[in-house]
Amino acid sequence: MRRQIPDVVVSRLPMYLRVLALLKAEGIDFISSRGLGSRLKMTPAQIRKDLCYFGKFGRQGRGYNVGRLFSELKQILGLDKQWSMALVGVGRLGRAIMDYKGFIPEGFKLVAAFEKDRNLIGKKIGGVVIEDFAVLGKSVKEKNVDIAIVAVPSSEAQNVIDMLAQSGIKAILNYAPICARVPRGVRLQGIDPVVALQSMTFYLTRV
Amino acid sequence: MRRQIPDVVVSRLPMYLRVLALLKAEGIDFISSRGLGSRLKMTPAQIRKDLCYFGKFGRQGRGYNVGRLFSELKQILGLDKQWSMALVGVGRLGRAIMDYKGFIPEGFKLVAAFEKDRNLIGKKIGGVVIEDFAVLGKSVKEKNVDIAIVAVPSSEAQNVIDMLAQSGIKAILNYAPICARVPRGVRLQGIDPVVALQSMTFYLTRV
DNA sequence: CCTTGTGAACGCATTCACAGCA
DNA sequence: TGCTGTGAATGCGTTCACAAGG
Repeated sequence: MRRQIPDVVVSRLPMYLRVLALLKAEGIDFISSRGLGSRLKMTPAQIRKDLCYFGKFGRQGRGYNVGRLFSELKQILGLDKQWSMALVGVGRLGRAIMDYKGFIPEGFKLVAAFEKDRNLIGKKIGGVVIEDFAVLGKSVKEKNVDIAIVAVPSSEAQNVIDMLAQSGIKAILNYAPICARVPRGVRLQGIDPVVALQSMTFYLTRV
Repeated sequence: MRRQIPDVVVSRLPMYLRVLALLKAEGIDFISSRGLGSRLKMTPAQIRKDLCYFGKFGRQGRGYNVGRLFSELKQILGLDKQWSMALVGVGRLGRAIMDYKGFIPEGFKLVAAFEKDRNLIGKKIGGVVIEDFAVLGKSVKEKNVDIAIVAVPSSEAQNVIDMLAQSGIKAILNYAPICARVPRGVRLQGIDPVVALQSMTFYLTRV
């Protein structure tokens, strides 16, 4: 088995991918670690070190082939396949997520949505029929959902996350502003604008 | 001047605040670093160390007074005042942000919104009149905006961010999926569900 | 016994520096 | 010359361990 990769390295790969996609679009074929570094405000050494966890992708004197590195990173991140997602909670936020066009081009497809509110169940938004929250476990398995997005009120979020974990979901993107617990083996990513704001105000107050 | 605080410490304070608010609501008066740690999946030592950057808030044998620590952290983070925010880009995402109820209780108030699209300018959403993007610089100063939220398409995001920085904004929350550049002294926080998903798929592919 | 606060030790991520190659 | 890949060195955040106090 290959040497364990630090989480922080993995978390940087999507950014590399972003820049590489841009370079591709600009028609640039080769890029050095220095070139990548200047676009990402990182040191060239860090980029080389990060990439070297996964293999040798560069050529001395030339740099990295943009297209090649792009594909390699996509594969490393598991982005060479389609991922199926389920949304839990179709309130205001949930609907914005269902409408969001940014998932599809990256290979993430919403295949199910669940809601407790009887008035919403059965309605169709963006090609997905809203199902009763009660059938979550069964439906998630039938549809081979890989990733769940949680957009329910804070008070219900932990329960929903427990149910998702129990249904075999291994990756959860949580929009509820709580510090949730997950069993070992389940990845949880929180996404919370308020927390992001709250650490900026620290710096705003002491300039 | 007090010893420089690591960014990573500051970024954890909002989470402490979250848990403390919950404890307060539960009527718990004292909590030990171990108690906080178990709720946050952190070691007690780390919590004590983090807090000790800012002062001595605990009592031996007892732990921390929940209410006191809550207030202290709020003040440290600059959350004992109201912050004014401006939104740039009132598309689908922008509207969801304008509708979002989670900012107000935390002391963040949207006071302005800007849009390029003529059809939207002048309309009123949630008490805020949408202004012409062209008057951004002037309006942001008049309204003493502290923080900007960027919700424009990727292609325009860097330009918008440049304009905001030029208008004297020192903190920007960016929803556009780009790796933007800001001048020294401006804080930029990105918020991007796709990036969050893309690092989870790495782990999904190798279980 | 229970806690906190904190210097010291540790371990990990970043950076350095250079061999190897085009 | 330019650049990568990588062991070694550095630096920083986490954890340890304990004095001091309840």
